Amino acid sequence: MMNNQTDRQTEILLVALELIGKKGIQGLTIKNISKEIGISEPAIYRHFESKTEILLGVLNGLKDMAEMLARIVENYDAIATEKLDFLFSRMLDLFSETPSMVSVIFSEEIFNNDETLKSKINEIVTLHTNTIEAIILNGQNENNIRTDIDKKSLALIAMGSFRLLVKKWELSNHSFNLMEKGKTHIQIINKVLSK
Amino acid sequence: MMNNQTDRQTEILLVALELIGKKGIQGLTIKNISKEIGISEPAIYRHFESKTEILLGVLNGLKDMAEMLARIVENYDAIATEKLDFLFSRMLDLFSETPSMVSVIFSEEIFNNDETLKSKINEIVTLHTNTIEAIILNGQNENNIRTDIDKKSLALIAMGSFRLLVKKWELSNHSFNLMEKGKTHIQIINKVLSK
DNA sequence: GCGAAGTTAGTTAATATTAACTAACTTCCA
DNA sequence: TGGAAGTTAGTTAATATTAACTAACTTCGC
Repeated sequence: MMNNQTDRQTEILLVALELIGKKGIQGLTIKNISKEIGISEPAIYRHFESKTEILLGVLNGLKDMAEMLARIVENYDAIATEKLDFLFSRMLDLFSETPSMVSVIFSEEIFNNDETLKSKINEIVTLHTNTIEAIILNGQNENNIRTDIDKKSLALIAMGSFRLLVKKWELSNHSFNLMEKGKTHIQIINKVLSK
Repeated sequence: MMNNQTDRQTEILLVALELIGKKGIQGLTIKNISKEIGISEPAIYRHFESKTEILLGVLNGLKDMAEMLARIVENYDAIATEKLDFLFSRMLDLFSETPSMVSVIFSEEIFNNDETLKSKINEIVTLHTNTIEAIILNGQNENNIRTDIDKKSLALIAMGSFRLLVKKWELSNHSFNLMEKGKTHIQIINKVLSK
């Protein structure tokens, strides 16, 4: 869970994330990483055993982030809709700061060919799902969230619509202001979920 | 638009779709296609000029399908919610019949590295979006669909939640009955959109 | 007997990884 | 405290494998 990385390792993971974001998974090669950093290809292997290890490092970073976010939201004293607002807003911040993150976190099938990576991605998705479902359940118990639809379906609506918005932003080459449209959409999610 | 393919071409495109579904875009190689069909690698080139041409063929097939579906829904005399039900149900049929289709149609970033393919994928997404938005607008005008939320946001909710459900099915290695959960979710979408 | 569809045997380029070696440090003890 | 020993992070060169694609030849059905 803790960050036991050397500076160079962190640099490599950051560059890897960026490369995936820019050129897709096929653009992530040891050559591209080393070129970007300015060292030779074999030098990468002084810091990671294999390419898979690098990808795993990237995913673990995203998982840590998801866990941290979940913990913050948990201890955030507010009603359900405010918590959801907070959660999605923080994600908007992350995506705006580091657009390449979207390609990795919302493009699970990239890792279809490696079972280890696929299950790591699954962990992250499950983590996000659980966080949102917990908030919704709480809201339902406290009478802020509608109860005529079960928490799983409501979570699907919240997460799914948010994801699609972000994905459209990515597909359109960031042609609109994600922050702005995102904030608006969060309000709509809250409207739909509210009692 | 029309289907000018030879049997062999159709076979190659089908196998390509399946391979992407099973092993991801990195599993789609000329070697794998030829092995699956039972002919040699160069034989593939008797039917398609290049690998990109094959991918383009796959995407064009999906686009034709989307267009056909849109046209059927358009001429289907029913109220908005029934139309949405019909549209999503047909997609569930398609995904259940050909699970590999999901990986291609809902995994746009796979084609990030080729501009031609990327814009083709964009056409398909836009097509689906337009179809759904048109239905919703109609429903709003005919007072079946809620008007306190704009059609674009409602379409995002319908499409986004549906996509996430299907994606979770894929990520979980088809561990649940998509048809069943899908039908249930369509009802929920209709409940949320209805007036 | 001609042309479409197939074959075998290659090519070229890319990719991940390894081998062998080095320069610049830190550690540690006689 | 000075120098041997070890470590860290890098280098260049090579390797094995895989990819897409090609050339030249064969087969087979109309």
